[in-house]
Amino acid sequence: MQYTRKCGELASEDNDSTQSLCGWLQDVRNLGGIAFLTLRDRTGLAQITLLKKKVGEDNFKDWTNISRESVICVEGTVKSNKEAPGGVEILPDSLTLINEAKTPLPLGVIDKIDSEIETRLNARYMDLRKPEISAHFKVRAAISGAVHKQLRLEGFLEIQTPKIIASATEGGTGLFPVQYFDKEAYLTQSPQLYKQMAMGGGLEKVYEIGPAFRAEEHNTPRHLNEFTSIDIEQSFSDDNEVMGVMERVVAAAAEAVSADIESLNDLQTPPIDVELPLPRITYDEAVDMAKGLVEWGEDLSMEATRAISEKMDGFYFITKWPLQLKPFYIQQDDSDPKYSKGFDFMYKEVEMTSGGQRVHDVAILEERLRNQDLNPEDFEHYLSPFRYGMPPHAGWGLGLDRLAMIFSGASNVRECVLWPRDRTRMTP
RNA sequence: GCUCGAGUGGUGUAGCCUGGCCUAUCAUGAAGCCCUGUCGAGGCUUCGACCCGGGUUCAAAUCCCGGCUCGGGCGCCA
Repeated sequence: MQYTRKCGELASEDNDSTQSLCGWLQDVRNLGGIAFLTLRDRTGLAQITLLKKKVGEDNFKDWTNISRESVICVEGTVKSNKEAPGGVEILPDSLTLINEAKTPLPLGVIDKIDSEIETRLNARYMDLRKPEISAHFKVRAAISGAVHKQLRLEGFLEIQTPKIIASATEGGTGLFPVQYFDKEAYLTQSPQLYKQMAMGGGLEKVYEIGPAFRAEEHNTPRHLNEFTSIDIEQSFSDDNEVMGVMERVVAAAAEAVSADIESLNDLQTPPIDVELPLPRITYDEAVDMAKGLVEWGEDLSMEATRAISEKMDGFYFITKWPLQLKPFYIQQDDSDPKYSKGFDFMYKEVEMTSGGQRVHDVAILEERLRNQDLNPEDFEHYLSPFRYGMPPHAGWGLGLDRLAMIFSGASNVRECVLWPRDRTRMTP
């Protein structure tokens, strides 16, 4: 390492010792005979104090003329001083310009003027230098880490499934075609079918955190065309049990985020308490809450979920959806064939995901496919594992990006994705 | 796919409805100078912009048409 201390770690205990620091030159305040430079790295800020008499005229001039956001390293004596921010500063013997920043900057890191998100995403490398921006990714990493930990604790096996798939006959629309040598292939929308095949393979409890692609031309603060999906599938299980997994995963994520007080402070957002069990309302109850905005049998519009969220604060499940609204692989409810064992997981008005117990009887699957005007023969790769001993199973998929958005208090999912892919953006 | 809105220096904006005093506002920034305790440092000087193309008009940042780019709402989202 080229440094002996991180900027945020410099402490009065280091008084009189020689230390070196590396980072970005955030600011220069030149008062004539004395100058104060602010050095920043991921851990925080440190003040470099230059005395003209001590460093000499030439060094003083050179070092105070380095452009903001250049990368520098300094070595010098640490001094406790109550007038310095944080009570310590470093008086350098040497200062090395490692990489000079061009001027003007594409956006200001510490300026009082906030840039628009478009400008910021175009210069994300600069945007990320602001602690209140990088905090989103610390929160996201805390969530991701907690999810891995919780699922492993519960005995889930991490898997990776293909992202290039051969056919668009899985039932969904909006797939991105890709050229696969001399054939047309697609980017996957979801690991759904592969998770189920893993159940056929006897892996029993699996999870994957990976990319998914949707070729939908939506333009909202919640949608991206490439997103990260947290998916689980569990054998010998039902919709209720996997809802239990979901709430424990979300609670673990909430706890991990709450522990990162520094990031929450940077984001100026409060921690979200998740108290288990999370409320569960049925689709019928949801329709009642929607104040006539939806008819029974219709999907819940944004308008409807907004009305529902007036009564349902925070996270909750909507269960017992009409079978007609759920895909062919979701199981029918035992007590009433009108309903399904599918559920949605919500945060206020935002749909986080859907999940449910799956059909494991191949005859029913074939019938359901035909009912939806799909040809079972086109699904043979998918159906085949169901003919040789498929356990009952249930699962869900949850958008990591949306979860990060909620926990970091962001109003736009793009804030929580380093280099988002939306309808118009493919670069950087 | 439907619909609404927006494009002004490096960044963020004012001005547009009600065309002319716009040689375009303010802030931030950049360049330079002064200053030994700054921490949003301060002071002085300077620099830099009306998305593109048509049209209306004596006159267009401003009104009209087209294009491009972007954003929002809805739809869609196994």
